[in-house]
Amino acid sequence: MAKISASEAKIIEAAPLFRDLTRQQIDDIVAAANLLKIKKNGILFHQSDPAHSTFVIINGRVKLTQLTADGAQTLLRVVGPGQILAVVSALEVMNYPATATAERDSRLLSWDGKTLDRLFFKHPGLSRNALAILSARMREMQERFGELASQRTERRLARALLRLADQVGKKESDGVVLDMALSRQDLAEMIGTTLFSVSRILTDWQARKLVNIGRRKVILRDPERLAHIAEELAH
Amino acid sequence: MAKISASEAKIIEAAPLFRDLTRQQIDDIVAAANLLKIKKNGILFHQSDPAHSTFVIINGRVKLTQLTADGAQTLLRVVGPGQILAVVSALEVMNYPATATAERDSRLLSWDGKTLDRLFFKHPGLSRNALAILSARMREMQERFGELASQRTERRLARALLRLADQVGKKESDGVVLDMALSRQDLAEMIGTTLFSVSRILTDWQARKLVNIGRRKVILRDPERLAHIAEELAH
DNA sequence: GGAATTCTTTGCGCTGGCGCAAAGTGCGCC
DNA sequence: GGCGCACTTTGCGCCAGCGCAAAGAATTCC
Repeated sequence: MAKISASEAKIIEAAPLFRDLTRQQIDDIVAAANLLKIKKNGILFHQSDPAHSTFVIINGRVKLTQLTADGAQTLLRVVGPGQILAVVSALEVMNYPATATAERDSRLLSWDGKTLDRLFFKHPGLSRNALAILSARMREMQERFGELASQRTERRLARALLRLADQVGKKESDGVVLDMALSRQDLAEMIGTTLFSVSRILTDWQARKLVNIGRRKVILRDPERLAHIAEELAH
Repeated sequence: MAKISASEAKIIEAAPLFRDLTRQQIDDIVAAANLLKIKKNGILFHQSDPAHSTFVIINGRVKLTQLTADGAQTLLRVVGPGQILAVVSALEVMNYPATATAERDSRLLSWDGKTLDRLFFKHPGLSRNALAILSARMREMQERFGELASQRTERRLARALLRLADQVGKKESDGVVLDMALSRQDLAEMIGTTLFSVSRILTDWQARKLVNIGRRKVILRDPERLAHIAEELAH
């Protein structure tokens, strides 16, 4: 049902969820979707709400945050165009495990649980892709868990920045710019520390010319040396 | 190809991976499996080995541990009968993200990547189940991540024990016995701390009659009060 | 049954990084 | 174009929990 422009169609075709599917299959799947618009700072779903839909972002950016029992927040993931959200929450009778907030105006495709179920049965390649995506995320989560359990804050921050650079970094003259507005608070939530600690570390790195920092912005000037910190090879 | 006893067949049928599948489907899937035996302390696969197979445990118990870059270990999960291992690593060209060690003599079913792929296409219900399992694990991992990021050690230990009690606890006269030999070191790896800290906390709880501890053993005498600690309601 | 091994406890010193308050700074919005 | 707010920095105090060493139990192995 979704009305899609040509450039948007391209993004959708390139989405990991649709990898190796034929044009016909993708059309069939997209035809079953609803098109959703959400404004900056709008909330797509709340943690603990009954999960009814799965989403693919066409454009924009959505943050996934989780609130723990004691009120602390964790930034789980930031999701951009072509990526999938709430992968299979909708399949089972369950609740969303996190809150999804639009970081900017965004357009998304959505499918409800029943539709998704039908599509999974009709297009085995679709479930295969979903499995691969989930599996990769699981892997990343496990990695982050291991890091958090065993490494010092500075190291975790270096790793987080390098990972982000890999995912959304843009190479520019002055270094790798992270194409994403991340506050000190956001970074702190990603690596399980406080905004103060993040600020202190970044300031220190700035002095050592490893990064350029700004308001909600970090430019990696020397990814190599950062990688060293991440690996604890040298300081 | 697997030769299976009647009692083992029951375990297999009840495995989450085969939920809602017909008898015929399960037979077809199991027929495509290899039967594997592994001795106590034997290694099923090493972290970073190329992943070629996915496993379901018939009986026994397997530990999944991950080594981080700096040599620290994390205990990711302990897997028992009916549960699945290395869910879809085999589907993609990738490496095992962790090392799997048998905690006791174990028997498993295994499928290589190609076979699994074929089965996923042939039985959509199978991929659906795999998705549900992965998704639930993802959820647990996210929860643990959030905890680790924000909570104090004592609290994390309480949570870990309660979670274990839920998964493998046996109610006996003197409390809930964890049906699993877990050393202080194991517990420490689960919650990202040192064996010393675990020992100190357990000793303290012992004095407060919350638990009975022994060598590689913990009995929860007062789960209620432990739950309070886990929720930081009271001490 | 006793030696060797493995697991656990305990004491002591030390520090990374958190908590908070208060001041500083740049951005967005009208 | 400047006011107000959101974000960031910095200083200072402090303690939970780690590191390590060494001793003490419980198992296992011959």
